[in-house]
Amino acid sequence: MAKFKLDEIDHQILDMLIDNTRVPFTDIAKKLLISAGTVHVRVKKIEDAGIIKGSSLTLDYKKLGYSFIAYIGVYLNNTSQTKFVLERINELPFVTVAHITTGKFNIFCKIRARNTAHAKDVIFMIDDIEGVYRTETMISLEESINDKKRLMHYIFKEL
Amino acid sequence: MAKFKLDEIDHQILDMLIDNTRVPFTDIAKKLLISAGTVHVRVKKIEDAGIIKGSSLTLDYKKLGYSFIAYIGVYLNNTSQTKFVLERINELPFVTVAHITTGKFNIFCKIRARNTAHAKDVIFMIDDIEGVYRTETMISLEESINDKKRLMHYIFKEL
DNA sequence: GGTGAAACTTCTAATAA
DNA sequence: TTATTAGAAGTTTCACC
Repeated sequence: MAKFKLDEIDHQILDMLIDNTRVPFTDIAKKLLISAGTVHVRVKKIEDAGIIKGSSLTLDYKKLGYSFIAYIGVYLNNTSQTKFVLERINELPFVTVAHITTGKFNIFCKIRARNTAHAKDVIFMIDDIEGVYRTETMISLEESINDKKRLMHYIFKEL
Repeated sequence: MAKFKLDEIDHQILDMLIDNTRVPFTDIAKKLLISAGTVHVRVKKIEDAGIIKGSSLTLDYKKLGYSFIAYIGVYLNNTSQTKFVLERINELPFVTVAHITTGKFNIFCKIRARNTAHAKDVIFMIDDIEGVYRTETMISLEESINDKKRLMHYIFKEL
């Protein structure tokens, strides 16, 4: 696949779609003074280039009763087990993302749970994985998210 | 706002929308053997309840040249500065999320950058914030994400 | 590349059950 | 609450720039 270059119009299309994927192409067209057909073709191209991988809902997990977030640093007995343990961790429910990292931890993951009791269950499941030496938990007391729109704004400026 | 309870139909609607927000309501209706009007009414209700906060594109940051991810643990001179420093960190470009945490760090954040040189710039900006004593960087060598669909599956089972 | 219009599909709100 | 319906709106293709 040839390297795909986004132009200013593409940036603006992404900018509109990124915080509302259901915004009509006709609205985008009107705002950017191009035709809806053009919007359609460009979005398709960006999708085909693999830059847009999909779309997803932003849900309020607090309202669903899952307001507990923690990061778990994992120490292993032996670094050679890293890949194996990462896979086991990733199979666990309520683990949202896991990383192999440099630094003090071998593996680092984020969990989302109902409350501390529920999180304890998840953490114990991690502790029980073969090869895990010990874990260290950091509970999030307050989360402050930067929306993708802002990140993309910086990325577009640098591209 | 009264407590909103999602039923099995709602779960399945969310399940379909969560990995493609643009799936036509008519398709959802066909699959669930209900009318498109019903899908429309239910989605609106879930939105009005605040459970669906919005929608967003899933982008391939690697393809955009931003493949570097790191977590930064921040130690402060004084815990009373936590809120202030969190706000400063959150204003920085390429910081995607920041948390106030229990455990060894006072603040913990995630950054996304082009490469190590670029990440260094971001980390130095954090180090320069008034009240930051020192930072500790964990570079992600491999990221393994669990999609929201799977998380929602577990949440629905427990609800 | 882009447009504009036609053909087709989907949305949405009102009404009815 | 859900279904039906019908007009409005959006999408997608294509002949032509």
